[in-house]
Amino acid sequence: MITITDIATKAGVSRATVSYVLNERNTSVRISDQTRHRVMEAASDLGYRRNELARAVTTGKNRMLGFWVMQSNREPVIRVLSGAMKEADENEYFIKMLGFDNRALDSRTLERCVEWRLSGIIAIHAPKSTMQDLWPQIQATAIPFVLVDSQHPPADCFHIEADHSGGMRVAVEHLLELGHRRIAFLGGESATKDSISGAREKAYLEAMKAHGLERECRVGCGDWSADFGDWEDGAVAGAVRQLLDASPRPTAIACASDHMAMIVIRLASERGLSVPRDLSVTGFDDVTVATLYNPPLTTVAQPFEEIGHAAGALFEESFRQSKLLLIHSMISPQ
Amino acid sequence: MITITDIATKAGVSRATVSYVLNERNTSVRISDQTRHRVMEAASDLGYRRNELARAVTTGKNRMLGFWVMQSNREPVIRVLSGAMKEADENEYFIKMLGFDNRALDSRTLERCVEWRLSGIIAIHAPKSTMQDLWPQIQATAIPFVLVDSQHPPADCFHIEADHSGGMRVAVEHLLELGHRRIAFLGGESATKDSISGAREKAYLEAMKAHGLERECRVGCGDWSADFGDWEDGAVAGAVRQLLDASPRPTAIACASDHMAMIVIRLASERGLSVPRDLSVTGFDDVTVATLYNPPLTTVAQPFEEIGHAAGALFEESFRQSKLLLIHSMISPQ
DNA sequence: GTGAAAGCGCTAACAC
DNA sequence: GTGTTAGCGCTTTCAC
Repeated sequence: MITITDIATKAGVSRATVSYVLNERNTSVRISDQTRHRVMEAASDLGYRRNELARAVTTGKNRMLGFWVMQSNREPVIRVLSGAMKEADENEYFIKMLGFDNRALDSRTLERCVEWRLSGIIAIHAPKSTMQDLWPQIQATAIPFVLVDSQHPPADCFHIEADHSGGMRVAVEHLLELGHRRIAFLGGESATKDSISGAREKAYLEAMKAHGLERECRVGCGDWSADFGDWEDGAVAGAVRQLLDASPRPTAIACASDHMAMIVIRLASERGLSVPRDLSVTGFDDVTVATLYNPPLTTVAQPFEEIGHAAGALFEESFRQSKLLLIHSMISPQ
Repeated sequence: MITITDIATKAGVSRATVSYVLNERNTSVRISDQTRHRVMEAASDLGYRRNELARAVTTGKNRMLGFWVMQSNREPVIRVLSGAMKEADENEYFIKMLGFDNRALDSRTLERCVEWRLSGIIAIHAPKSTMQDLWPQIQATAIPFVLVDSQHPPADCFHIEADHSGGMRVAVEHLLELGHRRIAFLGGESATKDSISGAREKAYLEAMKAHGLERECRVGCGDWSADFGDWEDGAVAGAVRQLLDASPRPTAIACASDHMAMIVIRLASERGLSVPRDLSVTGFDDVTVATLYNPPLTTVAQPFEEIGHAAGALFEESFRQSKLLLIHSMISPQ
């Protein structure tokens, strides 16, 4: 590998001069155009490639952000990552993957972040238990840390999430406009109201109440972190069956995720109910297949790319923003 | 930050000794248990964290793999990445994201790989044009390079992909077993037969021929890299309409992807056809929602995680395998 | 404007 | 067994 020493020799200058030219520093120190030109030419002749590792060692700064996926929720994760990448790219940062769910609750990963002198960490979908255990250690590293869409963020932790409440309110209002009154909600764990699903549930209840429909509220409780391999025997399916068997049956169900909405549609179809004729359903997320689904899914779009972008930007702006950043959600009706 | 010098001072030994102890080198050089213990204790007392950057500089080796997404096909990408991560993790490698589709055809990215002294690159879904332009430059870097599921891999480039032919054959045979004879195929670009879609198409034609059904073959040609936002006006939808309008109408359509299969089902439903009663459909990929689709999708599972795992493993095994690695696909009927 | 020299934190011959 | 010393490739202070 070619080093600055090689360039210095070839251009007949010192290594320091080469360093100056290569970094285009605008200090008081100025290099003559002639020298600059000679150096640049030598560098390109030799096919020089700067060693960023050595550079990071001497400067003590590593333009590298860690991306930690604690529970891999496939499409959302890749879309947030994509948004963060875009932002990182613009600022010549890199993103280093810190691991998927198998590495949850792992202080070794945190150690490695320190060892590599990362300049920031973005963690997505951190479960409550992990954060409780890890948060003190995270703070001890002094590495800037941003949580994305976490269920239970520590109070003093930076946190970005979609506007879950606003999104669910829009969904409920959409159903109300269609004339529905018996609107049910299908969410994740009902016990813990400080979760994402809980936030959506709360928004549903409030929206219903705002229209004097609190007596029509029905809440089905599935399983937020469900694997959909054998969903027919799962908690979500059970909750849906309960809602569909109720009498009077709800005429609409607002779901906390697109996947749940799909399960509702599937089970409704099996019962001979036609969506949307006999039952209206709304999802939440706007995954790729929402528009391909049969029938197409009305859903609240989560701005995943924007969330990722915001997460990356937070590092650039030196964390000057407030602790919680809400990104607006939109409904995409079909 | 604590350095080995600090530890050396505190333990009353030289920096070299500290380095030996910390790296557990099993050379002829042995350290007394007493000294080792003193060093370890000093290290943990001081909260020492090794500086991996400095280490990489001196050793000249950076245990870091680049992951380059050239066309982001959401779910497959994250699943391959997940598999690669797992493998990398086991060997204490890290994965660095090199950019999403916006950065395709980018020699700057390649330069940055050299600057960071990456020890390998995994590139997924590289389009033909990019590889044609970039391959000479890639070779010039001398960085080990693995292509995943690329449409047109250069001959001397490492390449991993699912067993597209085997998978499609299984799909066609599945339909034959159900009694179908007029089985059509829906794929991507038909002109270029060296693409992934082309491989599947070829396997379809061969399977049909093997059963003496070459005269029943019908091939619909959509658009492989379609965005599904406005699919109703897209090439895929056009091809599907042609197939459905043909007379006699095919009784089954084997599709080159799950998304295409979903479009078939949607358009068939709109025409009042019932799947699978009036029309059988098979997909390819087995994305999460295949099982949630309405009706559930029979599809050929691509082993994305395994593919990622294999890609990561290739670097460990010093590229001793053959240039092309096929990962077996399975059908998951519904 | 340019270069000498010290330093970043770590590793690895080689001597004691 | 342990320490001395040189070196990795780069940056930066400070004389000239």
